[in-house]
Amino acid sequence: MSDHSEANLEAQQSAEDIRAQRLQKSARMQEAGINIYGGRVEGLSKIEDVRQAFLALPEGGEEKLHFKIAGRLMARRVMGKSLFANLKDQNGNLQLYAQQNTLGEENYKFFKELDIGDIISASGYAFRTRSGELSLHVESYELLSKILRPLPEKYHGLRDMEQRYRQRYLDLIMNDPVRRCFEMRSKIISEIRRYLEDKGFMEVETPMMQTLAGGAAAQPFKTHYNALDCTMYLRIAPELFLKRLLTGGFEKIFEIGRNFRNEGMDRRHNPEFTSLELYEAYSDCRGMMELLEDMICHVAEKTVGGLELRHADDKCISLRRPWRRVPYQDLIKEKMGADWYELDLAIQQEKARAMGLQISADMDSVTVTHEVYDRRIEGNLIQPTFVTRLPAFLVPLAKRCADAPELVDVYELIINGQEMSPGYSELNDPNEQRSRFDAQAIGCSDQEGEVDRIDEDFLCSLEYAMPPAGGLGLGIDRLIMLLTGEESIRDVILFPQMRPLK
RNA sequence: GGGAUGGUAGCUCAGUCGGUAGCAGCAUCGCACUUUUAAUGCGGGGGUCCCGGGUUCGAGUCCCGGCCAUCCCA
Repeated sequence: MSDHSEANLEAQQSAEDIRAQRLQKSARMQEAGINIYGGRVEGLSKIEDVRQAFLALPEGGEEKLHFKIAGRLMARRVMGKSLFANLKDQNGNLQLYAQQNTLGEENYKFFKELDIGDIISASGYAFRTRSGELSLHVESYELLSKILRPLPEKYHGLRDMEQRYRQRYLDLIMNDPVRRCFEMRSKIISEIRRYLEDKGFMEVETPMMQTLAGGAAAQPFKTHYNALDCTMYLRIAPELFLKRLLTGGFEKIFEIGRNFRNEGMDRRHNPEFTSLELYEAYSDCRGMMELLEDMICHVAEKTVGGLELRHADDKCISLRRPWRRVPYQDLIKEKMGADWYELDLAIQQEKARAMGLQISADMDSVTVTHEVYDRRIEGNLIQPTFVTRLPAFLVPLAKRCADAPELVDVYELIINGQEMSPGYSELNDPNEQRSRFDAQAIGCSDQEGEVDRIDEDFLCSLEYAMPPAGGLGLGIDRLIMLLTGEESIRDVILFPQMRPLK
């Protein structure tokens, strides 16, 4: 212990040196017969429960309440022959008080040598300090896992966004709101499951690896399956498989799972994201609106505890029902004038350009109109809005409106300017489905030219008769952003995609 | 894809006009201290200034290229 190299090491303090120093410390402890990586611990209380139990004591109660708690040591204040420390478990933080008189000289000295970040258990009795803080007077303790690296700073925590995403465990240790956000995420998804099961829906799982990436228009990730020596795609949507299940006779089904899109990432997109997709036989688009409205309100009540959401910049979003339902064309007319659909293409183009949109001369009326919707209308729909009766070219998998064949019987739910959920009266006519696929070339697309392949088995399944049905998709990550008030999808995904470091 | 901003000690951050990097805070090491709580007091140590070029007597700072990130736009 007094040899020169170690004395030298103790004088050095870079992160690597601290690590080397702690490795030596660990080795010393192990030589002394101390297990620094302990195992199962019996008789633990949650820190939250300790607080509850103590508060429930009658005023001036004599009896000492004994507890054993475990967690990470987050701070330590040594004052000679006694010390204070903070122990943190998943939901709580409790001050520890250790005294040489109580622990004995040997054990007290060892406690002083614990490092911030060590995981320990501590037994003792609860009491209040002079300044009124509930604390645990430690009578015995055990080191359960030794930290070798220094934790980030205790006051400012870990701020660097890149490091927070790349080393999320440090973010979770240091930043309590982050941990709460992900607890909230878990709760939201549980509530969705519970709600749907209570309504008689059955959860199913369909392939994430597909030979054709169908059901949406997006670039897929491509991989190779050795055993079959064939190209596979990670799914961009589960839709075509879920509809096969409708044909198979399941009437109310849903799937919550990951989809993968080989496209850019930004504040609102991660290449892998979670969605809910749901189908109900003998329902339609309106049935889906009813269900979705009710489900989101239910989940918000259960998790946020209300229907009024307050985001940054004092932006308020009210989920109070009923939500606005408005046909696409009405929104366009609201913005562009009642006569928009009677105008010549050239005039429409000119009006769109006047709004600062980039409109080329070869864009047709439907495209120009949609450009206006996409860039000048959708982003301004902050309160929940079902946009209905969309142009058919946007949605090849939905039934046409009975009174307007150029429109489809669908909705797109917009909240906070973001597409939150599409819902359809599902197309179940195999002949029309084939011609719509042919027109849209949506069967499958891939960057290397293998485009426009159509999922023949899906069309085949339709020929065995799929019941009329309503279907909806819901972006779970976006719903969680909405309910937690997070502005970036990366803050609601535990391990967002990052560019690998060289 | 385009633009803006940033990368300095384990963490959070200063760094002026180009002149040896800050007695910086936390953390760490040593000493003192039995009710503190961003404990306190005293002392010590800790740096590939993201990477690679260039200009210069001299670059954390200026220029060019690259990497990574954040935000905005398409």
